[in-house]
Amino acid sequence: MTLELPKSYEAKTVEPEVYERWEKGGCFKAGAGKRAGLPSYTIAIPPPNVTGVLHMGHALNNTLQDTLIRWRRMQGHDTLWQPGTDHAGIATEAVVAKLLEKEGKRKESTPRDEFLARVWAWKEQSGGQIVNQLRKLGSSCDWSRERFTMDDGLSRAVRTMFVALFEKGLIYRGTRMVNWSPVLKTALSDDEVDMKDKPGFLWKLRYPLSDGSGHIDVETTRPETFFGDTAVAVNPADPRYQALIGRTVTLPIVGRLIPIVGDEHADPEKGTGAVKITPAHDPNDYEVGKRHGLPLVRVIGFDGTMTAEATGYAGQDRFACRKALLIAFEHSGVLQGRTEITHAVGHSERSGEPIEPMVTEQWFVKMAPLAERAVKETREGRLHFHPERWGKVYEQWLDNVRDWCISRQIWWGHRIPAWHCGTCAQVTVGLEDPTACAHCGAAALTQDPDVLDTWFSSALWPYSTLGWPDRTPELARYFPTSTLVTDRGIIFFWVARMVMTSLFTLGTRPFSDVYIHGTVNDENGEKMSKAKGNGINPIIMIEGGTQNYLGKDYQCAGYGADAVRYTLLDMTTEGQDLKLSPVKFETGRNFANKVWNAGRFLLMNLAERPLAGVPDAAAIAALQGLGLPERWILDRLQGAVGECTAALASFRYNDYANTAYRFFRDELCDWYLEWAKHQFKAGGVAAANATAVLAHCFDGVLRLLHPGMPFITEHLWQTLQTVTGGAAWQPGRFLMLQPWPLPEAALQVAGAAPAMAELQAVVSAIRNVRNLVSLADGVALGATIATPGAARAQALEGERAFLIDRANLSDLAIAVGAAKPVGAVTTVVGELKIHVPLAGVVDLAKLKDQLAKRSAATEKSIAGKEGRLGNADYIARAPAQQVEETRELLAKERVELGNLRETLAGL
RNA sequence: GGGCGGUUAGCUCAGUGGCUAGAGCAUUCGCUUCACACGCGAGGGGUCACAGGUUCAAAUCCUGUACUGCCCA
Repeated sequence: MTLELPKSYEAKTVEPEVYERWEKGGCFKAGAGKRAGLPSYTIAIPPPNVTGVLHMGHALNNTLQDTLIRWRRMQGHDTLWQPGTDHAGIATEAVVAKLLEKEGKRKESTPRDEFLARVWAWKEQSGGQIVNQLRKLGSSCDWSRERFTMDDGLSRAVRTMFVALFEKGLIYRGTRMVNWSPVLKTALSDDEVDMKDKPGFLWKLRYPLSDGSGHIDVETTRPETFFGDTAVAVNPADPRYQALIGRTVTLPIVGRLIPIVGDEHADPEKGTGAVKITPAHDPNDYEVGKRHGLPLVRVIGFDGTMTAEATGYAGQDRFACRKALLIAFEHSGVLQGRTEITHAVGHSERSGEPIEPMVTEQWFVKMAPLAERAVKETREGRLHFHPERWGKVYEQWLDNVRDWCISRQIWWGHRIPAWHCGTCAQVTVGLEDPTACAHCGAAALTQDPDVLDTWFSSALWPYSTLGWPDRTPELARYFPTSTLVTDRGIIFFWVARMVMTSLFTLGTRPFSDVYIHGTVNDENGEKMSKAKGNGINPIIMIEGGTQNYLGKDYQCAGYGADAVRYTLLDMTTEGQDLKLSPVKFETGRNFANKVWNAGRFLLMNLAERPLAGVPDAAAIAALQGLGLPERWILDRLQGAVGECTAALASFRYNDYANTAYRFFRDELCDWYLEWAKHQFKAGGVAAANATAVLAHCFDGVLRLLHPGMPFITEHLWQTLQTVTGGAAWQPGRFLMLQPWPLPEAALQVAGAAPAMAELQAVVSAIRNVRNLVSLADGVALGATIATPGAARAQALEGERAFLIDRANLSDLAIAVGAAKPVGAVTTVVGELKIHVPLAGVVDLAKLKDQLAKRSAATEKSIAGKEGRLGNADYIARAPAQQVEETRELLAKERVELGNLRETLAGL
């Protein structure tokens, strides 16, 4: 057959076609390609926001998952990569509210049902986008099992969990101080609050004692809350203020009398040592208030504006009020000064504004009993974090966890399955909507208006997606899942909560390993974000387009998914953040192109020297008359197989990528493939053997590369099969379902690597001489190799053809201690001297330079070894093998140094 | 304030006690050689942040310092 393969790999035409064939071929289905006797291997995808778009963090996260799942699938495990999306309550609701605003409508004046219909419509419209983008990345998820957190089944799981926790007393409703977002107008959990260090002022305010006998100065960062002050606190141990405890001050403007209380919360070291107490707007003050029975006076409303309690300032924004109030205080003498400080201020993670601590009635999950079990999973070795240190972070959070506020004052999400009775005010919670109050039987029930935190449904993801609360066959087969791949940002939000709920409902961990990958940053090390304009769109990198990055337009022709994936894998080292820029993807593209061209070379040659199928290990082992290069490359393949497997098993993605790369490029392409060209020309058995070995090695490296670069490897493998397969080839077979290779003992050759290394060094040394004297590669040279003994001479003699071909020699002499021909220059390879006759006088300064440097380095190395061997402690304490190796190396280095010195003297 | 990282070639990073410390990119020189210029061949380039310590042996382990990043409070 004739092959027309373009000179450059065209990912754009190959990738969509290959993906379609996989999907049609059922390759992504749970259990595809499984072979008997191996446990299942499951990954539950971290569900992206259903209305979101793929960013580089997703690309990394899913590349790592796909690499693992493809590898395990090839190994023959019963694999499932469970995909799906998340409803992302607050984020999605905010987007739709904005859409409404553009139409001149307000969410507040839209009926709940109508608003929810809009959200569903928006979800339908944009919901498929991110899932399709995951496909473009090559993700081998079982799309037939795709789930959404608000599906009926998953909603039932949420409700079942809520009821179960409620019935065990682990969910309760209560009035507590929570983090309130005035922009989103909902409560948030502690984890949704970012503490940011902000510059600010400590304002000193003077409150007069009510009896006119003096005053007390308090310091505060939030003067506007003074309307809500219901006490001034001083430390009971502070001698300055002891006499004042129990007396009252008169709040300026308001005129309210408030007590001075003694409380440990007041720190004598800080400021004046006296603090104003606003129990309704500060978590610490709230506790002080509880201890002293102080009233709550709410002066800031849910929208962040001042309430009627703020005499004269009602309706003003809290920060505008602060400004105005400070001016007024200055005029009236209340303000006594200010100190510049930096303080941590809680900000809403979603909307960015400072959080307003607010006392409200909310639903909570009681965390302590759940956390206690979750922490045992790591401490007792059933749950492993990679890198390990994240396990400590997980444990520390669980050890100090506070109750989780799960109610949100929004509409998009799972509505809390609790009904309030209009008659007895009790709460009825149930799996089915109640028709009567469980406490008094009255029918006047109103469902709680709030919805659950999105993370509540995410916490059930690894098993709700498998059918829980039903005991489905999938749950039995694929749960607990195997590996969770995510980033450190959601260890608390998500990972810990999945472990807690899974232990609670199913009595087992939800996964055994958690791989925490780095964060994708821009080239300056800053986290990618829309606001900074430093994001890189993975789809543009894959398909091409214009990428605006750090203020510049970057024209990208499209690197292809394999290139993006390979680059990310290459950069993924344990716990290390990635510094990325668009050009980095050239690494992957160049490599893919190299793979393509090696395949092209092989396929072109197969047209002339057909094979009946790609030979397997047994067929290769049966070949007669293999030379050193053949035995060497086959041995190296076994090494690469072992190392790639070990690397993937321990999540060393860059080691996996690099091992495959080095084998393919530095060994297969640079040395064996080039030698194969010579063998092809030689014809006969040599050519037949070279064809078989090359085809076998290429097939092997395609398998090794497949989990990382699935598209190009699948395409080339299929082409290779089609070309060689003849009648035996059955279309419909896929590389992605082929067995992952195992190291073959029959193809391992103990001495091949060092023998080959010497040949390579000789070839490189001759090429170096050629370069030093500025001769073109095409100019053939003569060479004489002087060896230290007959055995070496004989061994090299056996590889004469290889040396002549690879070093481009016109003639080659090999002899023990061969003399330097007249007009030759000499270079040194370990114990060998290589004389290269050169016509005419050439400038040998560079060679002299190189040899001198090597001579110095070798001297240094020898001195080090002599020092070691001269040390009795070294001989006594170092392992015998270590000492022996040092002796052997020293002997070799001494010969080398002698050679170098002799050569230098002759120059 | 507490915790956890990082500091190795111009840049981005490997390298968790033992060959003369490696790779990619960049750079220098040569090459349009019949797979590939998204390439090939050959080079140059390092006080492994700093100071102590442990050890026969330290980039690697320990202590401290400096700078830097992230998380928690």
